[in-house]
Amino acid sequence: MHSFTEENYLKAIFHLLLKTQSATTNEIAAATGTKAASVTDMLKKLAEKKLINYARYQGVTLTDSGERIAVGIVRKHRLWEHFLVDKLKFKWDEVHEMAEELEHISSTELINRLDEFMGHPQFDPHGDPIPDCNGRISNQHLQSALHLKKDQTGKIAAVADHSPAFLQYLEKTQLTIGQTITVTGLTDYDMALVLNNSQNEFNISREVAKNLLILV
Amino acid sequence: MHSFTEENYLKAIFHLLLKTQSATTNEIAAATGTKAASVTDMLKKLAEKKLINYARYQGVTLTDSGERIAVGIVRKHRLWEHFLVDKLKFKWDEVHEMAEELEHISSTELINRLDEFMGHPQFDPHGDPIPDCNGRISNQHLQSALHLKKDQTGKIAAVADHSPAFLQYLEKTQLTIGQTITVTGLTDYDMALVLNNSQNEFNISREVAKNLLILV
DNA sequence: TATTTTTTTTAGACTTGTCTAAATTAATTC
DNA sequence: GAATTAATTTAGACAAGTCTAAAAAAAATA
Repeated sequence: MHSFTEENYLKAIFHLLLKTQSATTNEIAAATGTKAASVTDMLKKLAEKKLINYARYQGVTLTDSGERIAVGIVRKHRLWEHFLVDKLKFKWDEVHEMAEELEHISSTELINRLDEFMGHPQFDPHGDPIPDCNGRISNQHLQSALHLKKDQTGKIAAVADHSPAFLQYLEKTQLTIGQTITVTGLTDYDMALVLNNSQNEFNISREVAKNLLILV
Repeated sequence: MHSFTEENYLKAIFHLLLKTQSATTNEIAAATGTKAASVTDMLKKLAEKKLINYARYQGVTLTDSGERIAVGIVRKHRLWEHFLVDKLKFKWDEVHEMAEELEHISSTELINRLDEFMGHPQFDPHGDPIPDCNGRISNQHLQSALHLKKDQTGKIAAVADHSPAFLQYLEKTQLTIGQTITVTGLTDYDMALVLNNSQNEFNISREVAKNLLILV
């Protein structure tokens, strides 16, 4: 099939296109932890294989088959993360690295059985949607907590920052997926959000709020 | 840690030493699907890292740390095979290739959790013992069905050939792990073994018998 | 628009693991 | 024990993926 490395590039391009509508050489280098020169080489190779559309100096997009592969990797990543948390009882901040390896296990039959074993979960532990076996991804229209209006209530549905530090912070402050919160105001001093989670009231920084994705 | 490739060499050497008491360049080449020249290169590298004892033209043995790594890979392979069969309902002839990939997932915490999730199984689907988290491997003294005496009874405990063809044959003839069999004689024509499995009587070739491992 | 800065690409080199072909060592046979 | 055969190693090359440094193109700025 495709190499581990090719899969990682396709995945990185997929995520970049989703987040910023563009995928440039430098962005891809940053995302894959390589240098721009290496990226250029790989882009030529992926274009050769018709997995990306590439014209030099122009950035890239995925072809249909490139996107199919990328979504397959994302599906595997998220299903394995779900497995690790739901079945093996890892915490949500512990699973990323393992899933980075597991997502390259090639068998699609394996991943489909795993999906079935877990009852076809819709979302991974960070609230990201799990593509189905045909590559379809459900789209919830979430918004950053930063954009909630005063007295607006919503449910924490996903997080935009997957770093262990952020996830541990959320865990500690009970800002976990499924929790319902209400914005009761802003602090004068630093415009931090004042939240109410039905038990008590507390503040979160604008940076934290930005990375909390809310289903209104 | 160690590369995928290094791990495969160590595993191959481990299995060869177990089976034939020796691991020569050509044997390793055959086991890893490479050429002798490539093996020599890798042996130098593994010796450099003190994972094997190597003197040229002399074959190799594993050092303690080499063996520790090899046993770790075997543990992962067998636990994943157990998972695939026990939890994901794959057949015992379908899991080898997937386990060949899964055995290289690096996290030992993951494999220990998987072990616990499955209730610390002792044997994999082919009857091979699963090393514990300290690398200890239980040793049942099995013997090939070929060496059973007339009227001797035993229980099928493992198989020496893991090929899908062999496993499917056993499945079809109900010669699966746990079955109790009795040797009631030999055919005059080709010395095939006449077996009785408490329900009916049938013959198996000496080749098949050789690969059936029995707990007497 | 001309110049500077940034981004991207090219050129050439390195590493890992592989190969073939040739040379060397060990084992076998006469 | 000498000659042949088999096994192993060396030498040199290649592919994948990476790098640094330099060149080229695009974008930003004056």
